Amino acid sequence: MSEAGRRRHKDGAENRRRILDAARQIAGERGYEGTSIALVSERSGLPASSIYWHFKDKDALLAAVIEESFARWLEGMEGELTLAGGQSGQEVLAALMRRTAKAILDSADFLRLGLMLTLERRPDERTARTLFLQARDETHRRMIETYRSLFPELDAEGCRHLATLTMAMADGLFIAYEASRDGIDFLGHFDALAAAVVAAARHLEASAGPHA
Amino acid sequence: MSEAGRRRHKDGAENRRRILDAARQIAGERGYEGTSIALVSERSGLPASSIYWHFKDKDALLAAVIEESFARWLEGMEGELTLAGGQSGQEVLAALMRRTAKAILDSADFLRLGLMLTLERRPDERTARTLFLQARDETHRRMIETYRSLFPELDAEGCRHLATLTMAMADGLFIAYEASRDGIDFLGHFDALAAAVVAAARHLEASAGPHA
Amino acid sequence: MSEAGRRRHKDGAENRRRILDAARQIAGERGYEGTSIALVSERSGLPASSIYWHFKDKDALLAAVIEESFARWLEGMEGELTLAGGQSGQEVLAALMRRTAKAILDSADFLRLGLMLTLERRPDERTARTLFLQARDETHRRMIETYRSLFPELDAEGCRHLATLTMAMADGLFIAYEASRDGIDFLGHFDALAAAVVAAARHLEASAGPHA
Amino acid sequence: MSEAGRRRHKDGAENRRRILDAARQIAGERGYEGTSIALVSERSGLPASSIYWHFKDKDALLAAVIEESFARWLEGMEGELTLAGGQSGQEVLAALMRRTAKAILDSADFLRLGLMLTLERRPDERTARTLFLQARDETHRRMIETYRSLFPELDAEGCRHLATLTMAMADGLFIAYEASRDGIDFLGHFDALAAAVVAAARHLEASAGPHA
DNA sequence: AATGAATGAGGATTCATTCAT
DNA sequence: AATGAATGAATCCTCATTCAT
Repeated sequence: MSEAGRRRHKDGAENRRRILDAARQIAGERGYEGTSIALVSERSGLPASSIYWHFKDKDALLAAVIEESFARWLEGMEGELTLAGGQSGQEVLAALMRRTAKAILDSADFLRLGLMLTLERRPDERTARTLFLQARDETHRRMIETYRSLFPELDAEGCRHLATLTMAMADGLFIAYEASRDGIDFLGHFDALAAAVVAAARHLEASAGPHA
Repeated sequence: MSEAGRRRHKDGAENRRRILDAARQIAGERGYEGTSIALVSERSGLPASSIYWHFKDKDALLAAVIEESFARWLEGMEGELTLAGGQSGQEVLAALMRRTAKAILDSADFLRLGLMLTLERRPDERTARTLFLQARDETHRRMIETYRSLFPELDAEGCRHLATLTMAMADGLFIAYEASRDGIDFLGHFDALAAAVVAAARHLEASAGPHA
Repeated sequence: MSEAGRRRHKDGAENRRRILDAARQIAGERGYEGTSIALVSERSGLPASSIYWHFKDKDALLAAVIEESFARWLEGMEGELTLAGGQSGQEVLAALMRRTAKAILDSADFLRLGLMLTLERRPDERTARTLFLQARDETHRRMIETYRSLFPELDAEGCRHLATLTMAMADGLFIAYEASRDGIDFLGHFDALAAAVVAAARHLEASAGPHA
Repeated sequence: MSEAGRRRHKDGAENRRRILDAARQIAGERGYEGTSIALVSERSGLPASSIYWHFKDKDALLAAVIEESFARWLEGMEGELTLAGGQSGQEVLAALMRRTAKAILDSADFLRLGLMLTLERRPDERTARTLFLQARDETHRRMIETYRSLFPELDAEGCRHLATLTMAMADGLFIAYEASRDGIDFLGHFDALAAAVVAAARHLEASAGPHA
């Protein structure tokens, strides 16, 4: 491959990156409809027609944003479990929550866009929304697994329940954080969240115990 | 005076209503940007130019939607306290949560729009967003008051904390509900929320106790 | 006539005045097209529909503005001749020019609108334009008369010529004044104009003399 | 490569031209506000959205019209001085005036638009107006230079004065011409203008002489 | 691998005007 | 003598997308 060839090739990937980055930022600020191709073009420094060379259409661009952001999210979360090995369940959970909070702040654009999409209810569903909900499901599933190993006394239904509550709480705290822009102690609230999860887990154990 | 004649003139308020209703529905489905005046015109049965007789511009229209929806929300919530008199704190809370859950489902359009707006981060903030955040604050304040009378042992800070967590949980569960469209037992989860709040309150009391 | 009746009647005329004043100002600032009924409504403090009670349509409103403004202009000019009696021709002319300059500044809105209309070339001529051109013609005719009595040696053609040049110069100086907003000594230039007219008159006399 | 194919792509500049030409004509007939994008689109044969590819907005379009027209005007005027070499001052001036008159008639659209803009007084000044006034200033400056070499006895102030009067007269005669559409001998009046300038110059010399 | 130019559809908003009261 | 409400047509401009190069 010639020097020029490699260059050109590299540019291809790099330009794709620039477009994705711009699109993620903008979509995280203004939602799907608010993300105009013209704005992405401006922010990425590439002409609008170049965006269409890399992505079929706006729908595909934003789907790619979700996919790519979710991959990053997973990377950010994967390290957690390894990092958290060899401690008491409660300690592990606390560490997990702390790192989750950080991952959320790192992926704030992604989450904002995803939640905006989640809240939409249009007849013609967007690919990006579908993908975000799948990503959400995947996260939910993983969280259930984690809880299963963390709270061996809990049954599958209990763990699912706990995971749902955890995600709800995380989403809700994120929204509170966005509502009061820096007026809230996001990380602190996540510590409380960890405590609440442990309490809820015990509650579930206790209530489930007799039935088992 | 002909029937049609009387219509023509007196309908100022009624047409305003129609426009607001259409706008609320649409905005609750598609967000601020997705709410085109043409769509509102179509759904309300009035020409676009008539919308501009009643509202200065799109911003004012959606601000009015938020204001009006919040007034309805408050109406729906006001009955609660009266209804809940003369029971144990836990019972009162459970009743409150159940009715809150119902109020949320009744105001789903409002909440969806409001949360979408909350998640936006555009330089030129929308009036509707500002109003929703104010409404949110007002609700938060009222919730703190309720908690103060419900958990007399808790201090102001604790109540504020509890209120924040409650709102976060409610928002989070609403999102989970929207994500899994009917795949979730929304009301059931709110029962769990009541229990969690009581548990958290006890936890706060316990941890705060020694300091007092 | 009842008190209320008189009041109402007076209001009628007064409101008409307000509308005309607002329209004259706005049209003098923004031209015919730039004068929207909504703006006139706002500036006059009366609803748009009231404007249509007093004037058939926009065309009639602006025609009325021209008519009314020209009447004022004539009033402002009429005094001049009287005032200027019993002096040498040159002195009379100088006085005339000075007062004309003042009249122009007093009717600046009128002149600006009129000249903008004069410069338009649209297929569907505006009534206001026609009226302004008539007013212009009338002024031209009067100026010729004045010159006939001021320069008895000049023939009709010469006076017409002189009047045309005078008007051109006045218009041109007005434009120069508008172009350099207060950066020009409008009144001073009119003194020069008077001198130029006298010079031109002598020139015409001299060149016409032999032929007569 | 098909004929149509080549057209499609290479026509950037040509289409820009068509748009500018259409805009100049229309704006010269109806002024800034009267120049609707739809009209320009129709007259240029290009869709409205294409106009926005070539020009940021209406303001930029009309600014470009002024810029471009002024460039043409300068071209038309540049030849004059060369052409007029080697004659008496009076002859040079007469030739200059005659050619100026022709240039004015050639740039009538430009002048009409420019003068209409000059007469406007809106809070949000149009770019086109600013540019026209700059062009006017530039012309004024050049005229002063010409007069300095033509009337060496006159001082700077006198030349400036003379240039101001000349421009005023030219503008005024143009307006008279527009007012009486072909009812006036425009070129003939410019001969008179030349004579008047010479007379005024002599007058200035004479009055300035004693002071020197 | 990219892009300048173009374009139809639709965006929000303002327009002059009407009409029932 | 006036006006609140309404409205169809037009306003400027942005949209996502295409296509020839």
